[in-house]
Amino acid sequence: MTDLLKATELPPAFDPASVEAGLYNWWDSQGYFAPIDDPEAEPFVIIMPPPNVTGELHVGHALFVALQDLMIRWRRMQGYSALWLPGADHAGIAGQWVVEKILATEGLTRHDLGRERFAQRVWEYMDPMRWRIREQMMILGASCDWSRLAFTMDPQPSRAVRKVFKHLYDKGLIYRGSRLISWCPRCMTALSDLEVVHKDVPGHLWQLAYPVAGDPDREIIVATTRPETMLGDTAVAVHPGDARYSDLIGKQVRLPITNRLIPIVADDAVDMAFGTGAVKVTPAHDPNDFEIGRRNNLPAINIMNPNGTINAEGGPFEGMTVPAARDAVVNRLQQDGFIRGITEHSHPVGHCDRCGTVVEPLISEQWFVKMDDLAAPAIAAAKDGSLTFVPDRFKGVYLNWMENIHDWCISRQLWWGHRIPVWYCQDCGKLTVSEEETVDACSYCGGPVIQDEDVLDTWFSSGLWPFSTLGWPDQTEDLERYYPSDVMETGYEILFFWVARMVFFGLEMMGELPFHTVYLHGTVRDAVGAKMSKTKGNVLDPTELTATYGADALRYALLTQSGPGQDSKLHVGQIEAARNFINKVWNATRFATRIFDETPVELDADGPISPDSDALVDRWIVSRTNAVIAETNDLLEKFAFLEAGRGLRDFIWSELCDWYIEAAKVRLRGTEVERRQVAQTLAWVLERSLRLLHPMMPFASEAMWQAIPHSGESVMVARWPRPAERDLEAERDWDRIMELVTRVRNIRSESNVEPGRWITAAVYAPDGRTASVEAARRELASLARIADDQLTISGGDPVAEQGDVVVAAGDLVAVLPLSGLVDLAAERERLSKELEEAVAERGRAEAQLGNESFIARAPDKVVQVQRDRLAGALERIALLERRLTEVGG
RNA sequence: GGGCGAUUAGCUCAGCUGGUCAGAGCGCCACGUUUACACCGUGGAAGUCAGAGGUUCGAACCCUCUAUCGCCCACCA
Repeated sequence: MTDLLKATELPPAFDPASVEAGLYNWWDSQGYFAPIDDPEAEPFVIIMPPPNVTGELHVGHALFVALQDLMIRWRRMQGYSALWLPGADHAGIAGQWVVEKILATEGLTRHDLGRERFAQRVWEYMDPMRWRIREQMMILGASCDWSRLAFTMDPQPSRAVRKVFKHLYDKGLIYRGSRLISWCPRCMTALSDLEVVHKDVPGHLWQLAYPVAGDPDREIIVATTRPETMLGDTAVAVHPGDARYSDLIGKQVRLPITNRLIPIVADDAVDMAFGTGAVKVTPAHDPNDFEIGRRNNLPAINIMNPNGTINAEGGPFEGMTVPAARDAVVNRLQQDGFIRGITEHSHPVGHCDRCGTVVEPLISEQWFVKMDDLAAPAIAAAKDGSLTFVPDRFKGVYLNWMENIHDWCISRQLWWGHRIPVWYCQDCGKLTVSEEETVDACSYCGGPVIQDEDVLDTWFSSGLWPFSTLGWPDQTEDLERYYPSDVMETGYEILFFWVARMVFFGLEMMGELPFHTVYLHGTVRDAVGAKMSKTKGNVLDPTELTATYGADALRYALLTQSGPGQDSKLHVGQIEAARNFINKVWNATRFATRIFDETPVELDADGPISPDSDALVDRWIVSRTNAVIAETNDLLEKFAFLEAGRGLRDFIWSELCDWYIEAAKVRLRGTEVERRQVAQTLAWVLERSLRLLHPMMPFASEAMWQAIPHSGESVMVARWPRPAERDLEAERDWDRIMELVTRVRNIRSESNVEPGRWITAAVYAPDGRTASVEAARRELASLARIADDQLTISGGDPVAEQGDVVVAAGDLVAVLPLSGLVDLAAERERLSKELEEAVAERGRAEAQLGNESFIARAPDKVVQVQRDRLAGALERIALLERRLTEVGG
C-alpha cells in the first residue's frame, strides 16, 4: 500500500482510476470495515436500505452511499464501533416481474414452468445480482461490513419473517378475511394501499335510470363513472334525510339488463349534493359501496375474474375486459333507453405502482395486519421525541399517515417471496401457524396439511430488517450489541412503505425503536428536474460517472448539492466542479510533499505535532484550522452535510491554498528555522484537513494522506480531529493584511500596472499596531508585489504626494507612488466613487445610531457594530477628501 | 378536498435561532505563467431575495394573503 503512494510519486493531476484502484481492497483486507472489536467502544450503527436485486445501481444509490458512508467513516474515526450493515432485497412483485419479462422473451409464462422451477429461475437471476450490487458499492467506496451482507430471502431473515407472523397471528394482530382490496389484474395479485398510485384521468359521469319496481311512472337516476359495475349492483342508496327519495326507501328497483330486483336503502355516506343524490351500490367493487353494503346487509356480487375480465355474473358481457365491458354496457343501456345523461368527469383512478395497470377494487380473501395496536406506540414515539426526523417536517407526514392507517393487506398471489407460514389441515380444517420452514402435520390432529399458496408483501420482511439482519430471532451477540441502530438514512418516498413499518415492528418485536433518527434524502433528478427513469433514458449511471470523474467527485457533488429532504438536479458540471476541487487539494498536497522531502516534519502518535511557530500567518492558519475542525464537527452532528462539505472546500481552497500556501512561499526562501516552521505548519494543517475530508472523499484523501507525513496505517482509522483554542488576535491581524493585499491588487489591476512589476509602498498603521503589520511584512510585500526594500511600515498619518494612490483597508492605509502609471483623472474618479460609497455608509450608520429605539432596544453588540462602522466611514471620508484635494479634485 | 416543499446573480444552490452594503460554485469580462494546480491564479461585472400587505428599532428570514412550479395524502359515486 504505502509503496503505491510515495510522497514524490503523486502524479501531476488527480487521476481517479489510478487512485481508487486497489485502495478499497486494501482497506477491506486490513479489516477496517468491520466494527472495532472493543467492548468499551460505543456502537454506531446504520442498517443499509437493501437495494432491490433487480437491476443496476443508479445515482440515487450513490447518494445514499455518500451519506451513510460519510456518517459511518466519521463515527469510526471518532472511535465508535461503527457498523454499516449491507443487504439486498428480493423485491417481491418487482423481482417476479423482471423474471417474467425475461420468460416472455422465451415465449413462456411462469405457469409453464410451475412454481418450483419458476422460483429456481428467479434465484438464478437474483443471485449474481447481489454480487453485482456489492461490486458497484465497492466502486463507490462504501465501507460496509461485507461479512454481514444480508439478503431478505436468506434462511435467518426468513425465519424472522415466520416468527413475526406467528407472533402477530397468536396475538390476533394478523387475521385472514374477505375484504375489499386492490387487485392488479396484470400482476394477478392483491396489493396494499401503498402500492396503488392514484392518478387523475379524464372520464365520464353517466346518469343511469333504474325503474322503480311496481311503479311504472317512477325511476331513480344514479350517477356513476363506472357503468359496467352496475352488473354487480345490489342496491341503490340515498341519504336518509333526502326528501326527494324518502318515500322510496325500502322499495325496490329493477336493475336494467340483468333485471334483478334490488332494494333502495338509506345511508349517511351518500352526499345529497353530488349528482342526483342517489348512488348505485356495488359492494364487491367499490370501497364506499363495500361499507354501505356491510351496514345494510347487502349481498356482494363479484363480477370479475382475476385477470380483470367480466365473469359469468356479467351474463352477455362475460369475458370482456373492463373498458370493453364499459362500452358494451353503455351501448346496451343506451339502446334500452336507460341513459339520462353523460358529462365529462375527471376522477382519480388507482394504478398498480409496479406495472401501471388500472387496479380493480374487489372482494377477496386475504391476510391482513391489524394496525391500530401497532400504530399507537409508533405514534407515541414520534410525539414524545424519541424518534426524530431530519428534516423535521417529515414528522408531520409520518404522523398523519400513522394516525389514519388502515389494516395492511400482506398476502400476495405471487410465487416469489416468503411463503405465508400457514398450513391448512385436510382433516380437521384447522390452521397451523409455524416459524418452521416446513410443517408435515396438523398441530391439532396430526392430519395432512397444505401450505397457504400466497407469499408476503416484500415490505413485511423489509420491516424486520433492523433486527432480522442481526440474527434475530436468535439472541445473538450482534443483536445484543448493535440493536437498536442509530440512524435510518433513506429516501422520503419510502417513509411509509419501509420506515414506518420498521418502527412499529421494532417496537412490537424488540420493545425498542429500531433507530432514533430518520434522515431522509431527496430524489436525484436530471439536469432539467425530471425524475430519472429507464424509459425516459435520462438515467445517469454511477459507474460511468465514477469511471470519468471518480467516486469521490460523484460523492462530493451529491453531498454538497442539496440538503435533507430536498430533491436535487444533478448536472455533470457539478461533478466536474467536485473533481476540480479534489484536483486542487491534490496539487496542494503535491506542493507540500516537495517541502516535506527537504524539510523533516516532527511526528508523534497522532501525526504531525502541533506547530508552535510564532509567525503571524502560521498562527492564523492554525487558528483557522481549529475553527474549521469545530465547525465541521458541529455541522455533521446536525446532519448538515452540505454545509460541512462547502465549508471544507472554502477553507482548503480559499484559505489554505490561496493565502497560506502563497504566503508560505516567502518564508520557504528564508532561514532553516523558517522552513521548518512552514513545513510543520503545513504538514499539520494538511494532515488534519485530509482527515476532515476523508468521510466525504475516502479514496483521494487516503492517497494524499499516505503521501504526506502521518502516523498510523490509514486515514480511515486515524482519529477524528479535535479543535484546540483559536488565536483570535492572529486571525484579526492577518485578516487586515489580506484585506490590504486585496486592495493593492485591485488598484494595480485597475491602474493597469503590469502584473510582474514590483512597486513601492508606504503602509501606515495606527500607532501601536505597526508591529502586527511588521510581523507579516514579507508576506504582505510578496503577495501585493511590493519590492521588499521599497516597503515602509510606520505609524502616524499617511503622507502622500500628488501622484500617489492611497488605499485604505480597515485601519491600514497604503500609499502607492504610482505617478506616471496612473491617470490623474481616473484616480480622481476612483476616489470620488469611493468617497460616495463612504458617505453612503456614514449615512446608513448615522441613521441607525440616530434612531433612539435602535439604541434602546438593540443589543449592545449590534449597536457597537454600527458605531465602528460610523467611525470607519468617517476616517475613510477624511482620508479620501484629503486625497481628492491633493490630486486636484 | 387536505397537507408539504420550492420561488435568492444567466444556471445550480447556501443563507443556522431576524442584526454590517445578500454568499458560493459554474458561466461571463479583463489580465496573467510567480517553488503545486489552466481541472489554475489575480481583479471585476452581475441580485426590486416571486408579488402585496403586516409585526419589529431592524425582515431574504416571523405573520397574513396572492401567484407560479413540484410532491404527498384522500372512498365524493
